[in-house]
Amino acid sequence: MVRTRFAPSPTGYMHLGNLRSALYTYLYAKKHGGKFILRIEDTDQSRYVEGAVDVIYNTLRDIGMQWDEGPDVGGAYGPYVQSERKAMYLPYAEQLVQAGKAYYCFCTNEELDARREAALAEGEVWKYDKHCLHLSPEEVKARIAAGEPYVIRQNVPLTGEASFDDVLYGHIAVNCADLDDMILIKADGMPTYNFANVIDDHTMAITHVMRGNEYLSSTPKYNLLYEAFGWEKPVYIHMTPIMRDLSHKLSKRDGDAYYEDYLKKGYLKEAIVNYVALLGWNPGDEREFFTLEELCQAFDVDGMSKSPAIFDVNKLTWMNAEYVRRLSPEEFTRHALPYYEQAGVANMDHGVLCRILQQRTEVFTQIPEMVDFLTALPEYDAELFTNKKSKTDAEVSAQVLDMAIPALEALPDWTEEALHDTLIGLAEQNGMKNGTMLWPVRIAMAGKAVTPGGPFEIGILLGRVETLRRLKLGREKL
RNA sequence: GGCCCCGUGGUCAAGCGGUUAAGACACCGCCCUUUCACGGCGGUAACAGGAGUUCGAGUCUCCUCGGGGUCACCA
Repeated sequence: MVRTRFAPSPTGYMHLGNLRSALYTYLYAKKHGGKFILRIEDTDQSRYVEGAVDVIYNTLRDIGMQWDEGPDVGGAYGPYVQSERKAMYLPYAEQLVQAGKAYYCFCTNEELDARREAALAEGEVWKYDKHCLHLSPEEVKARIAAGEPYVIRQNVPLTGEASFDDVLYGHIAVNCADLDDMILIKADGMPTYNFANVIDDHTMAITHVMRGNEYLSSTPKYNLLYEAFGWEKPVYIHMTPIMRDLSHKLSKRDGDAYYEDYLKKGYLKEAIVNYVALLGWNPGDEREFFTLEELCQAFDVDGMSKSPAIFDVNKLTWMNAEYVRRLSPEEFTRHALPYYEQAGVANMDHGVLCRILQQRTEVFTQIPEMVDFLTALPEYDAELFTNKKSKTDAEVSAQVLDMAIPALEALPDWTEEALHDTLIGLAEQNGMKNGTMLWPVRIAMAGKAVTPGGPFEIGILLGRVETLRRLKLGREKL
């Protein structure tokens, strides 16, 4: 049974890189009929952010990545919050001490800093110098009894090799001599991530450890721990970060690193997930549109990339536009309504609005500026009436409006069909291109050169009175 | 700096010793047309560099260069 886990720290909003890691981790489990576990890694109390756990829950659920075990849903391997597991780490560390694979260390930060700086000053690479390794058990006991603060460090062999196998990166080996004696248990009694993740992954029976690339270089040390305990090692799959550009990760400083940011910018969650899934993974065929369920089927480690991917808003936006176009009119309107309200057009015909806007909306936040002319006729220059392609100038436009105004005033019913037939009929009668007739009318109605929809739709949205008022205003400019 | 990882168009990427080196986004052009958009058609554009292995290298090896990661009582 495959068991994967997403183990975020509750430090704020959901970063897209984290989101993608969670997604791949979830997909891998689902693809193999396994379990997806959520674990909260809050061993660093100083970084804890209030409400961040709820953000994690809400985001994952919103997207549809339901975890099979976790803090709120329970499971057979709880608790699923590291701080609540605090008591179980120390005994494991002590077991390692007994076996000579770890030791108590009483060096203070000040002492360490001093030695580190000294080493640096000599141009040496600093590693913990095993200063406390040879303390006698009696001394250790006495100092602990005296209440002296201590940490427990891993005792990495001086020689030999430490290694691990990654599904993506293959066999990675380093010399133990290059490894530091990392701290397992901190002075506050909490385990470090380095230790907790090993204990937790093992005690939670995680079979596949999927996590960010940044752990690539510390994983050999984790395997040393697995070996010290005599535990079976998990399968490792390390994942690349999402980049802002060649040399920077997508970060909070850019202001667009979070899932929530894109929701606010008018992107659909399905598009965000779909796009992010494709950043660093490809299905091996030409498909690029996937629902979460389809991703569960299609996902495969073989399609994962070993090099980081640069986030391209352009492509996200294109993909979002595709998703917007595939929405039913009802769904489109539901998503657009807040923006209709913002623009003051919520009272207008939703069917017509949808018809003119859906094909043109890449992100929903674009809507207000597209329809602003409906609520207030912009100030515009008579120059707008001149358009080469439509064969219009001030004189032609004046003629067109002189014909259109009375014809529209005479309409018994103010419908799109009536508007269409009247205007097109007028063009025909006068031997004009449709464009020559329609351009001046649309300009007068909208007061801007580019509008979603044409004069028929705009006329309906505006209504008879406002339309005619604008047409006459336009005529006066000429 | 030590150690580890990565390197195909501007971006995402296919490719796993023999291809005219796919496809998508973006960009440009044309068509459609009631402006814009949608849609259709077409185009520009890449194997970081250098040695080697091989009949043959984007694919294998080595070096260089470039980028990233890590070296915390953070995860």
